[in-house]
Amino acid sequence: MAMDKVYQPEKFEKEIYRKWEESGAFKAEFGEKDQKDKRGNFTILMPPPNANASLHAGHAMYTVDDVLIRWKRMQGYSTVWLPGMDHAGFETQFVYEKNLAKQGKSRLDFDRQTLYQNIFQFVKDNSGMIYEQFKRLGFSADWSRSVFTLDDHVLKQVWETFIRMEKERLIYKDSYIVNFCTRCGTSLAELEVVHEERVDPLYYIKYGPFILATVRPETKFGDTAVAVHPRDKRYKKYIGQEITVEGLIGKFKVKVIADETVDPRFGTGVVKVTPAHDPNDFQMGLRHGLEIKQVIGPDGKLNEKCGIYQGLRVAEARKKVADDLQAAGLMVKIDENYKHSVGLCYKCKRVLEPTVIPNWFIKVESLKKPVVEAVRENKIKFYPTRFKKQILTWLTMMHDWPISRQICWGIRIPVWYQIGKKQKTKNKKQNGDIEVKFIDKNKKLIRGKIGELLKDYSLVEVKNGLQELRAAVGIKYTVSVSAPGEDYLQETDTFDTWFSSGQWPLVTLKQNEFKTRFPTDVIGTLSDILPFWISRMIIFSLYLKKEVPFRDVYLWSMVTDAKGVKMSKSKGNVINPIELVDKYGADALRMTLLYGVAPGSAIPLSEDKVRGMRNFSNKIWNAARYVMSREQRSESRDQEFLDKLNAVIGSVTKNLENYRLGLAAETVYNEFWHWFCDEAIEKNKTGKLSDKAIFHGLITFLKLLHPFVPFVTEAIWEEIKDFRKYPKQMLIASKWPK
RNA sequence: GGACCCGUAGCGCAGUGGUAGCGCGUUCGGUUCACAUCCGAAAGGUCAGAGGUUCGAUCCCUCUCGGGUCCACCA
Repeated sequence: MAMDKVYQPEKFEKEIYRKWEESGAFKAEFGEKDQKDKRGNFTILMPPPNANASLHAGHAMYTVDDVLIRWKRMQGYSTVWLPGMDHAGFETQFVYEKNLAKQGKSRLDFDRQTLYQNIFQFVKDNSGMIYEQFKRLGFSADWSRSVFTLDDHVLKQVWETFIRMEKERLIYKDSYIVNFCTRCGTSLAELEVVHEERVDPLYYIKYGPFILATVRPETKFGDTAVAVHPRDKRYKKYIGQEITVEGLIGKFKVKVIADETVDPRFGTGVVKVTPAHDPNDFQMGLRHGLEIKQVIGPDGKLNEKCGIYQGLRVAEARKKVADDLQAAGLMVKIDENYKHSVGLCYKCKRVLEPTVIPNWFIKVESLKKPVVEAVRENKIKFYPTRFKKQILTWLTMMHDWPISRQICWGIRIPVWYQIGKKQKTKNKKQNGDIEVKFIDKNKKLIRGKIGELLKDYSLVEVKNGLQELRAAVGIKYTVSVSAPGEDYLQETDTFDTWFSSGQWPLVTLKQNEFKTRFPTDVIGTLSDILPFWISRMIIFSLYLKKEVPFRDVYLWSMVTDAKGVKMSKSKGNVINPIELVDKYGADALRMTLLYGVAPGSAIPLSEDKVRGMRNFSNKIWNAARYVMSREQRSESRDQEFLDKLNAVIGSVTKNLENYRLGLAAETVYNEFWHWFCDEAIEKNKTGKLSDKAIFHGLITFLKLLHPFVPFVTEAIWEEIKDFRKYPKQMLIASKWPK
């Protein structure tokens, strides 16, 4: 077949990909059968994309994994790259709810079971595309082994882990102040909170004998103390006393406590303490045994304890309370320019309401110890190395991990509460006090304490329509995968999605592969999920397998636009990688993301660069056309040429070994174009270099180039097969030059 | 407040203890002979600034300035 003058990727890519897949080259067994050249195993886990996502520029960086797996495959390793998808609990539910909102609906329009089914369907409808897109980029993963984080065996693993941890007393339930998003209806982990600087009024209000400064007058109804610094002379005489405060809904009494954390220089040096709605106050409450008086509900509205303010949203309530304080002469002054930072939901960007709710926690102290050791001793290496320090810092600061989420899309926590029977505990908390929301047979949402509800409804009816269950700390529970008996209700909280994806290395390998492929070799991912994901995978792996999950971690920061600005829909600078593939070919895009990029850095993606790299594909194509037009008769040795070629092989290999993919790509690019084409081929034209030499050079370069630009090199390889009847195998299966 | 990163050609970025590189762009010249998605040539940089280590620093160290990221705290 005559080669076109210009390389046209779209003519080759799909067919080549099909042949690769058909050849079985993506499977682990492919390398195993070649015993003679067996160098061992090489395994990469693909970070599972969110099941709801379609491909974005960040995913295109999986090219890094593909380069490594192709290179190792050519080196004779039994390689496998294991793909999967993450149900991505909160993320996915958020995306789904946004879709609902477009139709003028919300999650509250559906019962739990229907909502779950709908999201499942939504995920199913949206998840097919991304693998097809990965294939467009040439990714050589073993798709037949894809794992979804809601697969049965994953659920089993996740439940077993929880049960084991519970048995070993690593799990506890606690009423804890969490960052609660009233919009999304769930608590968020510390890591998921975004802090933002805001300017808000700081109100100076009369408070019994004091004047104190607060930005949150509306939480006044939940105050259970007033605090001053223990050595503050101004207020010393009040410490320990009870004061009477003239409030908007009547007088109330609170105790004056002394606490070191109060800054005497802030405001007036007096702080109102609201343990139920402020993290610091909560801590103070623990220290001083204060009552936790919740005045804002999970719906973000003030509750029945707030008198005439009941039912108002926080922002409205603040305004009204401030106005009323003013009217009542209780407002001393307002500082309108007070700057402070507030915690926002990382998804919906609304202000979070610190709320005390029962949550499940993992004690991390003992779990993180071996992780710190393993990282310190370089049992896991980070590329670039600075992330070692970063993860160690994070681990030191890491505190107990809240693993429960109040959303339906996820893996339900395997905890059960026995209902009906009176518990034989001395504890005041009875199972009858469990608060439930359920839909009765008339489709009406009923809420209340289960003990009360059972007077009017059967347990079966509650069980069938159960929406939400909130069991206070201290209520007896049983941990079990399935219902321990007829009269049990299951916890409605689901696991934080990182609880399941943290066990990714343990659910992707087959049982017999743990002997031969564990720890896996390398994992490549975005550096911003280092604490969320990488650290948790190490924790789970060391806990359950006494072994690190991978040896090397390769990180990049993000794919940006040409100007180095993070891509986002709102900025309108999002580039769809598939469009670039359509236009310039997969090789061009891959090379763009690799060439001259240092590990850990941001990766600017500009169409100009892609175009330049498209030209490179064409250059390779045309060099091959030239080489195949020669007679191939001469026999000179051309030692100098061979020496230089060996130097290139050595340099590319060395750079790959050190995860310097950017340099490897740059080297092979420059040497091919500016040495092999510009010098060697030109010499051949004038008869100073043999045809045999440049043919050998072409073959070698095609191999060196293949991991980076697999399509064009494979396309040329096919032409060479016709030309010489020389290589029998496809390029993907040929041997890396030495 | 703490940590980390970056500052190299017009723009975007590599890189190295010993005459400074790539992509895109610019200027000039070149098309029957692999490729105009090309070739040849050229212009363009006191490698942010100051100090130190060194025979020698763009590279290592300290400080300053400028840009960014992450974490913590904020009644």
